[in-house]
Amino acid sequence: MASLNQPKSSNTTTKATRGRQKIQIKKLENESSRQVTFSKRRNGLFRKASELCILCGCNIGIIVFSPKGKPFCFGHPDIDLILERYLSKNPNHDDGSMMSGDDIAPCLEEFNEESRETLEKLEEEKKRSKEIQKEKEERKMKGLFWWDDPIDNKMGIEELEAYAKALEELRNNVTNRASALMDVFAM
Amino acid sequence: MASLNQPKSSNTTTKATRGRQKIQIKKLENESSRQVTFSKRRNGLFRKASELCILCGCNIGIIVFSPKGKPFCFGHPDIDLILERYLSKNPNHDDGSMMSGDDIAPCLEEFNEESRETLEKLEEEKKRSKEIQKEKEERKMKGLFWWDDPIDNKMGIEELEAYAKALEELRNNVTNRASALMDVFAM
DNA sequence: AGCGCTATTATTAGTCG
DNA sequence: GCGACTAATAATAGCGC
Repeated sequence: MASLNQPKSSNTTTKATRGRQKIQIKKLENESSRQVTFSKRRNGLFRKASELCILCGCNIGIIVFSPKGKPFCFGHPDIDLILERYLSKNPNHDDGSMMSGDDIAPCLEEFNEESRETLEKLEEEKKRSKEIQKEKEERKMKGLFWWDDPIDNKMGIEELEAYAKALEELRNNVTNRASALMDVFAM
Repeated sequence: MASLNQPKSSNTTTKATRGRQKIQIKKLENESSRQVTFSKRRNGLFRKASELCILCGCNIGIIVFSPKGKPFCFGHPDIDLILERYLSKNPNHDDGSMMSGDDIAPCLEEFNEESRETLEKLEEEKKRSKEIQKEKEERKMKGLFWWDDPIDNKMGIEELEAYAKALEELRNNVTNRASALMDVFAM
């Protein structure tokens, strides 16, 4: 079996495109199919999480924000318990110092130990972002960008430059935030 | 498919026991296989989450506590951003103070420590746009997020709005725009 | 929105090195 | 205990309802 299984395509009246097509992990542009996929895969994700909880006796909390910003949660045994447990291990969340860049690193390091593939994918994304950033800088030197004028002329260049110059010292930390900003604007 | 599944175990050739066997979702009692399954499926879960993020442009945060209590997290764009966003929508956690208008760029706090002069300039800039900032606070009450503010404070509200509006026109290319924004910061 | 279907791909349990 | 491999099951894209 499994040799040449023509799916009913000898009868060309019916659609031959049933069944799963090879996927490519790129953003789905079609609005409705993106919505359908979001719903299906979100259920699949929660099912997987539930299975993992039962199989291995672990605790999992998941928060999903849909493209429109609607939140969906999964929690075993309870999402808020998971969050409290996590936040209690990361005390920086309580006060103003909650978001120092160093917060992320330990989390990612642990993650790195056990999940190298996924981490590498993240790194690839960061690198790609950096590359594009360099391109942009080079092209920016030539004054090619339409947004140069609105920003530079209307707002105080000096303040921005001073700020940005110091910011560059921490660019490695900020790079993480770049993708975050990206998503903020993408929402 | 599910109707007649003879397990094919009548195949007497080698490697009859390879490959996946039908699973049933109950706790794995064997310690080592539970550990292996935990690692494999956790990676699978994070991969699925990553795919969902890319395909549908959503934001996902996952916290997993292993049976031994070790935490693993996944976040796109960032686990802490997801958590703040979630917690800000669920005021049970009395984090309201963290979104006060005086809280500038908490994600860059360590930067601020190193660059106080620049920070003072930021303060000046912030005072200049007090009125608009109040508007922003109102919007924040409606569910916008604290990480909107650092951008606003740094760049000036009106300019940013014009900028964001233009950004929206090119929504299809969010990645490029995000790096461009970072260029502005980093130049 | 959601469910059923099915061809196809993706994930993974068990095993080996 | 880890990768790699493989066979088997599970998930799902695209359709119709």
